This record gives sequence, C-alpha cells and structure tokens, in this order.
Amino acid sequence: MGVTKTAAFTADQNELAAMAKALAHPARIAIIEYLIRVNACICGDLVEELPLAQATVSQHLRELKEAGLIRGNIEGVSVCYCLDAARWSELRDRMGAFFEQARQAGTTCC
Amino acid sequence: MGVTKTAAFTADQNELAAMAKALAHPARIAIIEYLIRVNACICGDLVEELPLAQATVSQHLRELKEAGLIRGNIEGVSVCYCLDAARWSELRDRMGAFFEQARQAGTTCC
DNA sequence: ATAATTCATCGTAATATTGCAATAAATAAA
DNA sequence: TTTATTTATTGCAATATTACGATGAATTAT
Repeated sequence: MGVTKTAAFTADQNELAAMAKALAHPARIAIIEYLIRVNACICGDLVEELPLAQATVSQHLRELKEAGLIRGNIEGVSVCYCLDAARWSELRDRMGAFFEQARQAGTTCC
Repeated sequence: MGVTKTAAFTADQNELAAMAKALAHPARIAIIEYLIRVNACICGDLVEELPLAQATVSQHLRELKEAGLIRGNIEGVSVCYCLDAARWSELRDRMGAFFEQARQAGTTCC
C-alpha cells in the first residue's frame, strides 16, 4: 500500500529508523557537516553553500528540525541554525549501542 | 524534479547518506536486530518474525544486501542471511567519525 | 516425473520524497 | 509608508518507496 507499517514495529525500531531517515540524504549530511564546521549559520549561508534552490534547502532544514537534530533561532529577519547538542548526543548513543550490539554478536555466516 | 541531485554532492556525503538510508526503515532495523540475535537465519524465519508479507521481506533483504550490510548464501532450497561483518565495521567507523566530528565542534547556538 | 518448499521477481497501487518557481510572511532599512 | 531582505509555505511535477498478490526459478522430496 506504499505506507510504512509503523504500528507493527517497536517504538525503539521506529525511532532509530526515523533518525537514520533524517540522515538519509546527501544534502542533509552536507548541512550537518557545514553546521559542524561553522558552528552556526543562517539559512542564506546554506543556500550559497549547497547546489539547491532556497525552497529546497528550507525543506531539508525543516526535516532536520522535525527530527530534532538542529534548532533554528529567529534573529531579526534571518534564522540562525545550529546542531541540537543534546539530541545529537542521544543519536550518537543510540547508534553506538546499535553498532556495539552487532560487534559483540558472532559474525560467522552460514 | 523529484530526484536527488547525487552528482552535486561528494562521494563521502552520498555514501554516508546511502548507509543511513539502508537503516531508514523499521523493518530493516528489525531484520538487523534479529540477525544480531540469532547470528544467521533463513528468509522464512524473518517472514515469521516480521509483520510483513514474504515479498516485502524479500524486498527489504535485497536493499540491505545492495547496501552491503548483509549477505545471503544459497543453501539448497533456502537462503541463509547474516550480517556482513567487514561492511558493518566500516559503517560503524564512518558513523562514529561523523558523530565524533560533531562532538568536538562547539555547540553553542546563536 | 510430479509435487512441495523456499525465495526472488514482476506488476501494480498507494503514498512519500525531492526539487523548484511563485508567493506569502515577517522584519529591517529607506 | 514603501522597499528590500530573508525565510517559510504552497502548489506542482517527477521520481522513489512501501506493500502485496501472483508468478517464476531453483532445489528437494515423493
């Protein structure tokens, strides 16, 4: 039917998938990398930095904001964006735990 | 236009995004968690484990296989799946580096 | 050889994502 | 007030994803 059966999976599985989804586009990776580099910037900076139209950049920013990975503070006529440190730590921990789990499991295939 | 501008981003950005995309669905998270738990299993086990039809499970398995995260070995009439340890390590390292980068950056927002 | 089992693939429908032009909204500058 | 400036939102087109029934391909059992 073309819609994910969210209710059929655990909250943990859905949350981890949602976090991964927020990172599942090169533009959003680029936005985050840029934010890491400059610490904070306004939307216009990203429009210059990325090969995308302003509307498209704004859309990607909204997705990152909805995933809680970044925050946007209105400063006069512009909006200042930066990583949400707390949420970012959570993501790192969740992903880290996920990978650690796999590391400890045996990896001998059939 | 509804198509990601892959060529406009770096290989690194595209690869990281592709890895994240492979994890960006609860069913695929569930598949990987199950594989971690049982180490290896056949496709039929996953069909019983997941609330999805066989065709859908097979499709998710293909995506994970194409991302290189799992391997499938034909064993008679069934197919045995397991995590690809090497690729999994690579993913962990790439993600880890990404998060580490963010951790070292300042996090004071505007 | 025939039937059963297991999985992949095809075709299709429903929905989501990506991208942009155009426009709206909100603030600052003249 | 009028005009820029900056960003979000709307509307649309193109494409991708998700899901499943039906069918095909390969192997094993009878």
